[in-house]
Amino acid sequence: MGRAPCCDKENVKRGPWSPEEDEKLKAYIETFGTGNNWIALPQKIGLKRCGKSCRLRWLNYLRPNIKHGGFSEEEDNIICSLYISIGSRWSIIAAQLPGRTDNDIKNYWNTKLKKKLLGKRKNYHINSPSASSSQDTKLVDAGEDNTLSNSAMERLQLHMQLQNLQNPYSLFSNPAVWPKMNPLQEKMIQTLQSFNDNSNSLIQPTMIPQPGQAQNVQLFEPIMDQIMQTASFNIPDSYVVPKSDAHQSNYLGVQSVSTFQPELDEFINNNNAVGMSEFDCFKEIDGSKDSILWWPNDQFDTNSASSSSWDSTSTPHHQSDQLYQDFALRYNV
DNA sequence: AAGGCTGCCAACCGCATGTTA
DNA sequence: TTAACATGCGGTTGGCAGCCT
Repeated sequence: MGRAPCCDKENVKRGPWSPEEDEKLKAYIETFGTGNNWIALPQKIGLKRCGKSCRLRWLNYLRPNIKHGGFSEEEDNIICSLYISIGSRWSIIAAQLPGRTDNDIKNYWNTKLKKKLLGKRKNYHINSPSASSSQDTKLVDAGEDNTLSNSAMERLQLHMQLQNLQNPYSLFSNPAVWPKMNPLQEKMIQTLQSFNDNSNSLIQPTMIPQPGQAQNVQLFEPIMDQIMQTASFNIPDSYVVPKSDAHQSNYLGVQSVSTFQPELDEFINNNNAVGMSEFDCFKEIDGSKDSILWWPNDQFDTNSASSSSWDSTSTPHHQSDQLYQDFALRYNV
């Protein structure tokens, strides 16, 4: 049995909004607010619209200070960098761009920015676990079955693009990929590589970052993405803890993190982390890497500007905590 | 001129999560 | 504790406009 529909679709108008409907909705919300009940709102105003539709219309079009189109280079950089960093979390990306909606950014990304950045490059396909060579990539035609998700592939490609990568066949051995790799990154990669060579490695208890360090995890995610994407093709399945198990237990599916815990602690506690090539593009935004690279909780408040912000009652740290949880699940922490 | 193709974007859909009774 | 309901989110769709053949 499926979920009950949020409204009676038979008696609800769909499709484009008329100026009259816009005016009604806008006037009511500006005067009375939403009353924290979108479902009841259209009935109050006399609109034959679904509550969700009203909410969307308000958030994406009617609310004050919305910008449409005309994305600047700076905004392009932010979107691109955040997409590489956190993927298609449009609401979080929108939170960093005042006046922009997640829907707008999503559309912009899908229709223009992605093409602009990726061009007509072919997709690169990282070998399956059965492949003999551990870190090779090979060219495949678009549409062929990919082990990585499209999003992950896009992010990987974008990373390469941003690094002006000339040789796609070597991710970690080619210094062009990690021109300013810091010691921790090197050690993480070495650890994973050595793990790949030694299937008898023990699974060890892991380091669990504290919730207050959630934003640091965001810094850490891109490199972990790179590493895990590569490592996951080589690590035997038995060493990778299923998400559900990882959620309940306190260990990593791989032994990597604990072995460099001291360095990791230092790394995540150091706001001036250097060599995160993933974020180099931030430097171009306003010349200050740290201003974007490092988001204090109050600056990374997703309630500040995005579609979820305008009357949300959720806690400020909710999203960063969620990011932490996502990270923990993703990497089997 | 007309039909097809493509890009764009507003809006919808369904799922996940949060809230409340 | 749990079920029902509300909200938020990301993926997808459909219609329109402009371009191409």
